[in-house]
Amino acid sequence: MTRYTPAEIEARWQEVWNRDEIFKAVRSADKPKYYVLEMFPYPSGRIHMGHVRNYTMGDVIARYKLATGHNVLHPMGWDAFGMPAENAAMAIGGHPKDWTYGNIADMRDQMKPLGLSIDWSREFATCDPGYYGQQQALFLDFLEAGLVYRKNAQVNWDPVDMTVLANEQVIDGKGWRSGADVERRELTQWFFKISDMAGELKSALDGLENWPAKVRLMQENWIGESRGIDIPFERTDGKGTILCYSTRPDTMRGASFIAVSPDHPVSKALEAENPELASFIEECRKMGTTEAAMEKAEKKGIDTGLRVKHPVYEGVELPVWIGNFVLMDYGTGAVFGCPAHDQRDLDFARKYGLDVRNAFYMPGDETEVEDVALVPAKTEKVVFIDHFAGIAETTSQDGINATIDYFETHGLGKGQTQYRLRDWGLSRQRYWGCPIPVVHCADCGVVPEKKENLPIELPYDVSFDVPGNPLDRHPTWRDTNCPSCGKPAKRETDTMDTFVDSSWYFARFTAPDAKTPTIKEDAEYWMNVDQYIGGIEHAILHLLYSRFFARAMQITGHLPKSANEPFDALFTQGMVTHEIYQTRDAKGRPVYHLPEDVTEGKLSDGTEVEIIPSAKMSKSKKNVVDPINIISAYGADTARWFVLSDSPPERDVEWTASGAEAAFKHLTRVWNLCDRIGKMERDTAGQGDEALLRAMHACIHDVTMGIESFGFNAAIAKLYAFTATLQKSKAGHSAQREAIMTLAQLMSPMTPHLAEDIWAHQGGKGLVTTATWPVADEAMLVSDTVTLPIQVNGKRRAEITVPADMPKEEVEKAAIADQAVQRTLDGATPKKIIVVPGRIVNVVV
RNA sequence: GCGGGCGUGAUGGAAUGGUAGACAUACCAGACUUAAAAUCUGGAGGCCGUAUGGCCGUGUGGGUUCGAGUCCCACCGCCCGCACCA
Repeated sequence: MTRYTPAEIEARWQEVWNRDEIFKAVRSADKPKYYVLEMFPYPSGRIHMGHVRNYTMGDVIARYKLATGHNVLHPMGWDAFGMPAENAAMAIGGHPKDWTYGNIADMRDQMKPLGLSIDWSREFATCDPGYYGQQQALFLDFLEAGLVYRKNAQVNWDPVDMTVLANEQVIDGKGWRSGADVERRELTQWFFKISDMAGELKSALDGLENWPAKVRLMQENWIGESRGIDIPFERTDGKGTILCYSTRPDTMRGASFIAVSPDHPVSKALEAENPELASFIEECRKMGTTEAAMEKAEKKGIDTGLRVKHPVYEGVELPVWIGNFVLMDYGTGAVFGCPAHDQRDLDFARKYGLDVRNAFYMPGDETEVEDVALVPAKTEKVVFIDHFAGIAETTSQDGINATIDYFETHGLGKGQTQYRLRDWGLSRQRYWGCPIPVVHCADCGVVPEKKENLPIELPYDVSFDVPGNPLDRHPTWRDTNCPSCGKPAKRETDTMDTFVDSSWYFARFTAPDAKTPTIKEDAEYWMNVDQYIGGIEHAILHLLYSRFFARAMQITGHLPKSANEPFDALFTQGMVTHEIYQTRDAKGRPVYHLPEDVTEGKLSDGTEVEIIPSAKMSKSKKNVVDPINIISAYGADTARWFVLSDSPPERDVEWTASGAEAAFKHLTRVWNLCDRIGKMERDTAGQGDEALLRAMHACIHDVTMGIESFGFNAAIAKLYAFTATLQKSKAGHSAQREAIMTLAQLMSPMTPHLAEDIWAHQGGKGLVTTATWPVADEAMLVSDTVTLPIQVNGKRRAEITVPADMPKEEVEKAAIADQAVQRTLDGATPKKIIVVPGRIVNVVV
């Protein structure tokens, strides 16, 4: 008897797909296009189970779309710039470029055995000069369009990686990669003008119906829109006004002080003449060196002695304080404090003996605020105290709106929408990144490089023996001539944040070899990405930046307007997890063990291991399973089948040895089934042909729905069940052959090699990969009779089998006539009978 | 503090408001085998009962409905995102 030998089968079919170039994407007007993209990997050198899961999901979609008559684009590339390459060069010697391209070659070799339906002819790495040269061209176009600019700014400085980080890359006050406490530094940096698009990036989220609500919400929170008002407060010394931003102008009656940032122009002016203030400001700067410290810092302030006039109440003056909690780069860098209705202002007021005055009460409760600020929800009704805009009992939100109207009509302030989103600083003081294509000239200043000089390639001869950016100390690369006046000048030595590289790669895949960033016809044909798949960890950074880039590329003519939102549908898949096996050494420190070294909770020497619940696979905890080992033991189809089978795709899936084995057993069973059917008597009649074919059509229906709705685990469950049905079937050869071939087709997106082999074995025409997806026959989905459960008062008591087209009244009669129903009714008369055709009957007494 | 999500057998999980626990793992029994593995067949939410069957059951409490795991309210627990944002 022949056996299921995945290694042989998989190599053979990959060879065929490759030879026939069936995954090569070519523009065509005949079929609807479909662009499937999984977030491209960083070339660390090894693929892991997370990659297998991510790319398998994309592959299921891509293969399904191919079979349903779409012209599919399914590309793969490498997010190849970044610090690990430099760290490796520093730690083990060698060159980042060699390290990176070596890793890419290794990972490609590990990925190809998975049998993914990828058009490898479109492959590129972001560190290819052909890619980053076009990125430099984009940069120059953005510069011309005013979408990128240079400014002196307080930046987040990562002291370990010795580079600048964007706000988005600072997590809990620490660098997203290094984990080091981030410091504040003042540097001249390049910025993308993403804040100009804040409103648009926020409102367009509403149109992304096929994105997870969670991701949209995270982006919305990150952009942080708030509606408020700018109010100028007139200084009593006649030296102009201080502009404050507030979202709660309705509380103006309770305003008791103004607080400005230590970096505010007012503070800076006073610093020069008042030593006491200067030392306070100095203290604030010192304290604020790390983001982490800022979060815990005590609220402190100092009275400047300045006074401003209350904009509404004649004769009322408010003191101007410098507050360490006021941010210069949000709003106007100055606020008015209303202690009664803001806990932070209240704490501040109590500490420094400032007035506390209610602007409103809760209805029926006129207690003045003492130690707890009165901050009801904006939707709650409150009673305003002699409010200047004439409002009395209303919600805070209505109060805010009425107050803004009042201020605007009386020329006291201007309604303003603020965003939390800041401009995206892209300068990085690193070598292994895309050089920023500008030149610094003593005479002309900052001069853009000429497009014909692109790409500005990274020099190869660099050293990493001293910290910092090797481009900064490169003997010749840095020196150049000014593109404008031709005199000697210096190149910009900062490179771009690697998030720039991943912000437009999806567009480049539509024309990967073009001499311009994109080609109009290709971009128009292939964009947008119809289905994007990746991890939730990119919910903010990568996806927000890509949305910005798509708009910026549209403005600069590199993408059609219809590609404003580059990803029509987004799916965020869960991780692959594994139990952690731990013992302790003589000093009680944990020692971790690889899953393959543990059998039934014991090491090979019999030591019992402690089992820690499943967590994300990580090298340090050794709870990893190498896809390569799984593929060599069971084949790629088993790995693919398993990562999809046990959990819904958006949730984490726990890798278990028994689960992987079960997947392999099942595929073996299907293969054996195919073998058995191939050897059946051809012309002998069987029993239950129709029942088998009905089950088959139900399976077609369920699996199709499952794939369409990302219910891969449920689709696989249906395939298990149908396999069991087929295995037990006594149907004749032709029905069984039809069933096994359909089963192969339905399995083909998940286990393409096995499916291909079965198809060929049964004499199928061509390849299963390109065969038309089966369609469930409606007539085979409905049967002549139907079994209805019967409830009495909502509790299931019996079931009856009746003709499917039996009229309601007849069904009612049949239901009541049932013995079990009669027994439950016990002589009572039904008040009402509800018949849901084809589903259920409920008798109400 | 603000915002969001999730609680179903031993486990992962299934279930357009309509028979809760599909499918899989682990478990138990049987067949085959000298034996084991592999394979195949069957069982299985809990409690009561020899059994036909009955009662209970989707974190807790309430509500809407003929009917709630699913919708609404409150609470408890866990997870995630944001957070000096005026």
